[in-house]
Amino acid sequence: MSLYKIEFNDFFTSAFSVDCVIFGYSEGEIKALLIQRGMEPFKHFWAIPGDLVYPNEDLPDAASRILHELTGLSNVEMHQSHTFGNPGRHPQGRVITIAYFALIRITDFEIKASSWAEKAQWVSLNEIPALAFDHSTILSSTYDLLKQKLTHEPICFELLPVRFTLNELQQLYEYAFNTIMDKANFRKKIKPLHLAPLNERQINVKHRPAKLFKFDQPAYLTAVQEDNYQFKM
Amino acid sequence: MSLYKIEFNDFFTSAFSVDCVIFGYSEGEIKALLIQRGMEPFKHFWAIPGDLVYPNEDLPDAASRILHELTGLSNVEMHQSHTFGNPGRHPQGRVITIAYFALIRITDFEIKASSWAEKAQWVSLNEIPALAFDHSTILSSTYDLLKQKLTHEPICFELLPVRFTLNELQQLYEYAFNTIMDKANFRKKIKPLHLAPLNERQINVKHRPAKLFKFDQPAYLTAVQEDNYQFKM
DNA sequence: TGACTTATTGTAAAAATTACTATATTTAGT
DNA sequence: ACTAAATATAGTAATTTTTACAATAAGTCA
Repeated sequence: MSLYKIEFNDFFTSAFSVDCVIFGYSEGEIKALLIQRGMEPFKHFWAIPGDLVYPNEDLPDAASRILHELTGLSNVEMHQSHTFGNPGRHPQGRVITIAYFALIRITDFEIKASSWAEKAQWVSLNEIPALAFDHSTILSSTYDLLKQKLTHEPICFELLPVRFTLNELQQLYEYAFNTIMDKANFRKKIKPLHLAPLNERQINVKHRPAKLFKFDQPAYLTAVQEDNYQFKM
Repeated sequence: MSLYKIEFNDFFTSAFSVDCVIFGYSEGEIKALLIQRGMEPFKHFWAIPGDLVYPNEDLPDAASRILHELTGLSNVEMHQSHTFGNPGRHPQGRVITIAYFALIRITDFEIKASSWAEKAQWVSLNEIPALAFDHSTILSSTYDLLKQKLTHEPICFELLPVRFTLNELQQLYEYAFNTIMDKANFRKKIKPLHLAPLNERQINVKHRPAKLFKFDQPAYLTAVQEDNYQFKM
């Protein structure tokens, strides 16, 4: 806290950014979409995609814009994570950043490295290199938040294909919580979860194909409303 | 998003504030410490205590400063809540605010209305008036977060007196989750919670006095470390 | 067809939760 | 000192949930 009086306008000398942790799931692993920065500071460093927020832009809009520029995806739900505001975190001035995260289906789109990124690449969470700024901290605390939300909100389905097998769902949870679960018991547990069986099965698989399911979001939403249901894993 | 190119420095025209929801518990109710604003905008409106963050101040420090100015308390843990950045939320410019919350023991101190507050007062959560800015939203979503954390982290003890009865603990949870619980079963549930019985009892009470307990934080912390224990209510 | 792999269902034991009863301890009043 | 009232505390049996494991069904591949 300064000793001299600060005028109101002296406060309007900071910027803020949105950093967007984009999680995907493939080959049994959760991955984050990282970019290699194309400009200073931290040029050539790997980083979480992010950008300064425009003066009249709302925060979730900025997060959606970043996701869109990188992936072409729109209408993806953005989840707010933590805010990081250490005075020294940005070498060029006071920039606080609000972290968001999005869950997407990796196979649904193609990455296009955007203006501020030389490269963009999916990186498995246990192979994350040193990142620019405080992005290592942002990524790990956002992953903690993701894991926490996985137990209370039906967001696992945002990572899986629209039609998935029960084993795929189980493997996602086993990866996230680093446990192995009994297959039979897992199926009992997820029974009240509003999964709708489809008249389809796996194909091109060298064993008995598993039935495909989808998440029945309308049923879930009415259960939440009417029966005070709460998703729980 | 603008059509013309914005220079880097054009971004440094925003300010940010910290709003600090201070929760307390007395007379069987959770209350928030509100202030009546002494300055424009929203002069005379009730609001959550908050302030602009100084250019070189870290966010948790700003939150602690606000708490200290209002209550004289230091060394209280600050929990980050959500960040609110709607472009129209502040009439005098782009100000995004990071909400924090603190849990304190109401009886431990006296409120002193500070420079920016005409009045400060504890208000029960079901008697909250219309608030300045988007503070109604901030308060209610922060209370949701508090309730969520009450089930996963041992923060209920920050609201209760250091020495408390099991009934007081139960009543706090009954209030927060709007249920009534069986007394005998509640006691079984909290057994693994690292409560340490004291050689003291209630006084000045017109019936059999209850035993007093305290939260055994050291035991809790080692259990978390060594046994992978997780607080759960 | 039969060997093999995985999906799916079933079942019984164990553990946790719930509802309820019984008992003990203290205060206040006669 | 005794009784009544209020609350703390312990106990118990029924119910539900979780867990561990076995059994069966349904496909693929040679």
